[in-house]
Amino acid sequence: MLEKGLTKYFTDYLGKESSIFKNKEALQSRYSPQTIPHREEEIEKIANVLAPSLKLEKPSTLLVYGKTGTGKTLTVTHVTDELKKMAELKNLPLKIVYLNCKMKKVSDTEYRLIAELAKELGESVPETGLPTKQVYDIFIKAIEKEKILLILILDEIDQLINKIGGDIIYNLTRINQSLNRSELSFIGITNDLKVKEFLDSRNISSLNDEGVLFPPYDALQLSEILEKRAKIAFKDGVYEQELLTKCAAYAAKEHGDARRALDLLRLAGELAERKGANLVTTNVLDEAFDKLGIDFILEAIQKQPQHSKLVIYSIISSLENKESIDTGDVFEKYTKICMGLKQKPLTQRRVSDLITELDTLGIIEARTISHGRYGKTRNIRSLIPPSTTPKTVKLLKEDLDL
DNA sequence: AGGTATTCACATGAAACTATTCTCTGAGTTAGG
DNA sequence: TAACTCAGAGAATAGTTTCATGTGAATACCTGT
Repeated sequence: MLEKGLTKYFTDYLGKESSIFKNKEALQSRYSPQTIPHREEEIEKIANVLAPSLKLEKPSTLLVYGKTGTGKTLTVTHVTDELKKMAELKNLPLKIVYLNCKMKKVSDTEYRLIAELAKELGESVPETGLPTKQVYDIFIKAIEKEKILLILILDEIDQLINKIGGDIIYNLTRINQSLNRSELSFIGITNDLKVKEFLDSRNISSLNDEGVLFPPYDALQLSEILEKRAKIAFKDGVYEQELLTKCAAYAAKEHGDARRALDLLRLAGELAERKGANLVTTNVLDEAFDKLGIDFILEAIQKQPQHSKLVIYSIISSLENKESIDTGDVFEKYTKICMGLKQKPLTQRRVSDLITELDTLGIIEARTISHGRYGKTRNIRSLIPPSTTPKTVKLLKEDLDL
């Protein structure tokens, strides 16, 4: 495109008013609505646990768990925001720190987590060079600077435990023992239900104080949520009730994930907008649904390390004229490809594990079957939709220099 | 015919190895008093 | 002089290999009828 044309294009783009959206923000997952439907009970429970903090009594440790997109983070931040407001009003020394453990800079090591926490409290800690113990000291000093009640919200705490181990939780709860005037309490948010069992078995007295479970939304609840958001996000009359119902049904099928439902709706809106339509139809929604699924798989593939990609490529290319293949064939093909690339192939043992991983990710399906006399193996099928396969192949080829 | 043993082609587990990343320590640097 | 930064060494960790053992059922082989 010529420079001039491009300028014109951008100007046009800016000048053009959206035909569909009134306030797209409302469909973003970070958007925080005024009310959270169908979470009244959970809100109450959390509020109950946290309320003592307004009298400057240390609230119990709280674990919030439930699948993705069930509104955990939203609900917790909603309650704590209110708490903050109230504390400010009454001039209470209550401090609430929210930290998402998925962030790379936090989740890697204990050092980084504590350093980040200290930073949140206004201390600066060097990236490296200090013993972990000392970072703890800095953190503790920061809390002790004045008498405060600190509530830590650790989102996606399972990531932290996976990387660092459960001891970190234990250490955090024990910080209180080295505090004189201030107090620390924390809220853990996780979508991995195993975490609860793990913590219960490990730190029996430290974290099982209180737990709040967020059940998945059902289709009816989802459609109500969507309706509220859609009213804010879309212009009047660009969608029909049926669209929301269908969207909710889609998402409900996938374990009631509200985030997915909102994504889906937003994407449908964007697609309609791009087409210049002034109505979001259920056809567009179907299209959005496909695209979302594809994006999900492509993204997962792209995140894989090189040899996993090679294995995926081996599988896809072996499947060109077959419905399914066995581990042995995949390994053979994979070895050939590695040879072609002058790369040292991984052992069969490792490839077998990679296949297991890809299966868990939902990129392929690997079922163990026995051919009797002719051995036991795993039967592998691709879960990448046929329509996307060429795109995936292209992507992998570019990525792997094939 | 019916029962038992064998066999294949991997799966699955555990231990050992390795390359990378973290942590720690002491020494050097800087800024403020 | 306190506070901070940095480099090098040792420790921890993730990713892999090596070695060992396990597995389900079609087939081969045996047994007694």
